[in-house]
Amino acid sequence: MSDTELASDLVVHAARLVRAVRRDLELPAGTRIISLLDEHGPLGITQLAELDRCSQPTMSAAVAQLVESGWVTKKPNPDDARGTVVTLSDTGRDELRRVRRRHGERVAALVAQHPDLTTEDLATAVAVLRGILQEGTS
Amino acid sequence: MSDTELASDLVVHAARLVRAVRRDLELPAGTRIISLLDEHGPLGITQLAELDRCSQPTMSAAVAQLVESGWVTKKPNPDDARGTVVTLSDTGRDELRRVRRRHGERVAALVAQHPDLTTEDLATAVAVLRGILQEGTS
DNA sequence: GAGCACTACATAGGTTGCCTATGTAATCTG
DNA sequence: CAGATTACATAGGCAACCTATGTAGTGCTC
Repeated sequence: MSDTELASDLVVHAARLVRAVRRDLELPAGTRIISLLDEHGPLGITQLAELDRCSQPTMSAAVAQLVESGWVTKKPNPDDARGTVVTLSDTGRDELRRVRRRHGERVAALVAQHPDLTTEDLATAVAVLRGILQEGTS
Repeated sequence: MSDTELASDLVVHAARLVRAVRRDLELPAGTRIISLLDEHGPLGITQLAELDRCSQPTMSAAVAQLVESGWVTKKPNPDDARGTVVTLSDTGRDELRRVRRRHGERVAALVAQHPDLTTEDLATAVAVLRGILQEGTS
């Protein structure tokens, strides 16, 4: 199978996976954001939007929700009064742990059902997705 | 990294990829459906919903849209007057080809930017996603 | 062969997750 | 200091889902 065919299949299957997970486990948009904050530390709205590859207004709204949930805090940036610093709170970190465990257990169980899929394969899949998303502005 | 961590990352990154693709290339829900019809041949609404892991009403609406676009046809099932048979039309097959080429080229280009990602890695990623989704009712 | 449970699909109504367009305030730049 | 740029917020709208519920056809059971 060619690269283009594979790449196209990758997208369709990824879409299917996301909806399947969202369906019976919940996958709010906020999960992606707190995951970014966990990985990169405190960030501004625009930076978050770029990392998550969504529009700035979308990120504004998403962060507002997270603030309401108490998973992040939003403070004015001391070095630039226009900007904001979004920081992961302790409860946010807890939530991230919970979500990760839920998703992890579930998906890992499915992977385990397929003896031909190894941990290495899983790592490869993640690496591929991560690679594709990296600076993939092209 | 543990399996659960990897699995959780897989979900988050898949979500990010899907939105990124949807953003600058369009990834309508119909794409998944005509892709299923291409793979499995004519199917009923409920069967499609199960394969795509969405609810039946969602699939009803999606198929209605596809009918309007002319990419599929919907006929009553001769063996069961309650049922419907959804069939991929020629224009639908053309559309599928177009979409696949667009997505494929785009994502394949991104993959090509990362010399450490091989075609085999890509194939592995697809296999992982496909495996996870297979009968993943658990 | 009448009633009942079940199945396949449609409709209604609501939520979430995004987007573009646009406004506002703060910061840089000539 | 005027104008461009940057960081964010607001408004309005659309696509893709969902659950709950209705309806018609099927199959079983007695």
